[in-house]
Amino acid sequence: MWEGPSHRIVGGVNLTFASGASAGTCANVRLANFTEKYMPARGLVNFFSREKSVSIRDLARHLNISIGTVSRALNGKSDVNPETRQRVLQAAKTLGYVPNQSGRSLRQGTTNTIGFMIESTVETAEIGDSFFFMPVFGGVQSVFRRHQLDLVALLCGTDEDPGVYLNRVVGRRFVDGLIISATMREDPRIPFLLERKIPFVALGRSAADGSFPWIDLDFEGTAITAVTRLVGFGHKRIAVGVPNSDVNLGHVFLSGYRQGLAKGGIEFNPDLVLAAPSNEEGGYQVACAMLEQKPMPTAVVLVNENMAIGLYRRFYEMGIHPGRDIAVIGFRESTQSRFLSPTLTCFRLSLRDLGIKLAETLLSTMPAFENNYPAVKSGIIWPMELVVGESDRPAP
Amino acid sequence: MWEGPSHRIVGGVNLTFASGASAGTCANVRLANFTEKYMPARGLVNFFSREKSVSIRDLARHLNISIGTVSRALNGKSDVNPETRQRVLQAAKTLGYVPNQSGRSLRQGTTNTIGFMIESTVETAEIGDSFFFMPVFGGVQSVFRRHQLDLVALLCGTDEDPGVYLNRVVGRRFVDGLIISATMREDPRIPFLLERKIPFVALGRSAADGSFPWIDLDFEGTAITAVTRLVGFGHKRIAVGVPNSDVNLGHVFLSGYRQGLAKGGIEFNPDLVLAAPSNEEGGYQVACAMLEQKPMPTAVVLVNENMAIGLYRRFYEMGIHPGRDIAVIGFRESTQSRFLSPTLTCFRLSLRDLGIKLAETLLSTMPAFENNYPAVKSGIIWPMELVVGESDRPAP
DNA sequence: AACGCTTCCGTAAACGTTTACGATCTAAGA
DNA sequence: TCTTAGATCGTAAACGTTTACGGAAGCGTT
Repeated sequence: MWEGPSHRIVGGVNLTFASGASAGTCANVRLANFTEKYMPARGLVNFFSREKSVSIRDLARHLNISIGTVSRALNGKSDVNPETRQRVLQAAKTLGYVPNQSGRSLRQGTTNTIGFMIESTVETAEIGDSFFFMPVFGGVQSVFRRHQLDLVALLCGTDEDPGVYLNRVVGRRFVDGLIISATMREDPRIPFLLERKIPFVALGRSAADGSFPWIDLDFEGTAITAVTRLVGFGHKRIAVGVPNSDVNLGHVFLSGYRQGLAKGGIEFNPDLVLAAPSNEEGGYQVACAMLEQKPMPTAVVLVNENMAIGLYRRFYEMGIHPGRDIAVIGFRESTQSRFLSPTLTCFRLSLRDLGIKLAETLLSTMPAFENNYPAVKSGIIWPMELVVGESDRPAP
Repeated sequence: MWEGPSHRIVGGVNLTFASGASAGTCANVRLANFTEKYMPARGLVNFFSREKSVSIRDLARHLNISIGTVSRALNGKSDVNPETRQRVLQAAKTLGYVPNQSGRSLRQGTTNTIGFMIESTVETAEIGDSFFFMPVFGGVQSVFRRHQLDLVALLCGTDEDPGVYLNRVVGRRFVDGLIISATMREDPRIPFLLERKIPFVALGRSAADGSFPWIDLDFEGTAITAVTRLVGFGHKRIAVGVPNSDVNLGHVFLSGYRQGLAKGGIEFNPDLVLAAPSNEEGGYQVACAMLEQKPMPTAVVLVNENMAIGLYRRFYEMGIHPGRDIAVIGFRESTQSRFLSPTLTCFRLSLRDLGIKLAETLLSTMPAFENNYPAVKSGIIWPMELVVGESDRPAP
């Protein structure tokens, strides 16, 4: 249960700092000269030139054994004398050997790298929030590291077509598997990846949710819970703020909203469905739309916690206080939602555990790890827990 | 100049959605069965198996020419008949050829990939905010794409040592160059990368700011401007919220703060330097510390806009209104700072341009691109522009 | 006719690794 | 002593690409 922000006091701390720094302005780009120590005459050009690194062949020469044996020793194969294996490992450490991934990939057709595609479009900015992604990423990484798999985040720029981007990533054999996010209702990435037989798991389902592995937050269940709670408070006119893109979670959230209304015996009113970008700007727009309705809705559920900031703002401008004059339930608990005034009633989940489950699901679809992880036969809906804040209240 | 949030109205939109979806609870993980269509009997295991792709050799066989010619044709070398080149390109397109990066990397010792290391520690969460990183990333990517370079984000999990992580990344020849961020005052990554001759550029300088290429936001200039503005308003007791980690921007910011005070003829008081995590929680702690001071400071400058949310919260709890009872200047303009109440007085910069400059600086240090970009001989301090909000005010 | 130059293309080596196959040696069993 | 099995290791091919080198053909000049 929610316990309010921590009250730990931090005393003044006198940090050391560089004294005598030059006074600055912020009008122009100011330049601080490099020391000449590391700099050739013409700048940094040609400064960085990779030197040849120690290869498996160097180890072999150094130990007077064949490169095959060295490779087997390093890879833990059985047919190598324990004593030689020790010598190889020792030499590898002292000579600073680190395997060349290109050579390895070329030979065995695998890259030991997993890609986590993160969308950065405006519409899905709520997913692009790193306060969401960082813990998820950490959970994913903790699993992959146990299997010597590297994880990279692939961010498709807004000025590049996501399809072209995905095509290049998988075409170049850049990754062995993919985690994709911000799944659209009709998502061309799904059939694309299925056809190419690229192992993947989606964070979010699409309309075709039976044909591929996915994990989705429980947007439906939370919407039902939120609406039911508001109905229990006596609210009759409950608005809902959903993304104005085709991202599937919007549809799922809306479905839960309708189910919640039906459960409470309240008729669905399309005018109360407000679609907007799922960020602060969108929340502001949702509030504007609510203010135009007559009579104004007495409550609103938001698909995204960032929207709450913009919504709060618009209502404050009009002298309307959320939590006093109107009830607001947001979606996800975050540092933001905890420190807003009023604090946001929303839903809690373990992002790190979500990441771990994503990784395990992906591994269970990859042939090389089939025996380590049980096959997942169904999409997973990730549960969330209600966190009561100050922003929702009984109807007047 | 700041013009207030947009007032565009969004009408109600009736989204289509899947009817007849099963009612849900959020108590347990609920499962939706996959269709059997794509599923083998034992789940997804062995479902994904990569088929052999078309190689340069297949193209050669198909056209009855040598693989050398095919390679030259594809790479735009001069010694190939324009007519043959056309045939090769046509065949590549129809057969769906896409070059194997491992083979290419192995041969030419370069990966055509740049890594953008993003720290995800708690202390540097402000930098981990994707509303900061996404536009920067987009700018970087737009430059690299022109040179056929791929960009990946490397996020070191909190449970892995950053040094070990960096060592593996560069050791495996995973990237040709690196962008690192959240530079520490004494940052071991700098000498490490310098010694290995890995091309890199740092977002943020370290104490040794003369020996490597970097771009840093103008934390010094903005702190001076902020303090000078507050002094001009008649404030005498001005607190400052800085990160409680060794990230260098904290030292730079504090230096600017002191310069601003000196410029205004106000004596520096160590008790007014409040170190805290640079997020909402930290802002809350800063407010707590301010409340304990007698007399309480009448103004505060924050190194980070997320802190403002927590600081606002604590003051609201005490019935103190920022912008009315106390003056607040935050650091960076963002969607958050624009929609807070009161809106935050802060500083604006073009994140996308920053990304472009980062990319160009990195390229200028890489031998392969020396002729495309002029050598950068100095660290760059990125200018920012004051955005006046509602949160700062004259002293009482 | 001899020569040089240009254009175009084929040959083959090389990048660093893994792995199938076979060779060698030792020890045990007949 | 001969055979067999196991342990250990070397050999060499293969992954897909780039590129130095040289050859062949065509053309113009002496």
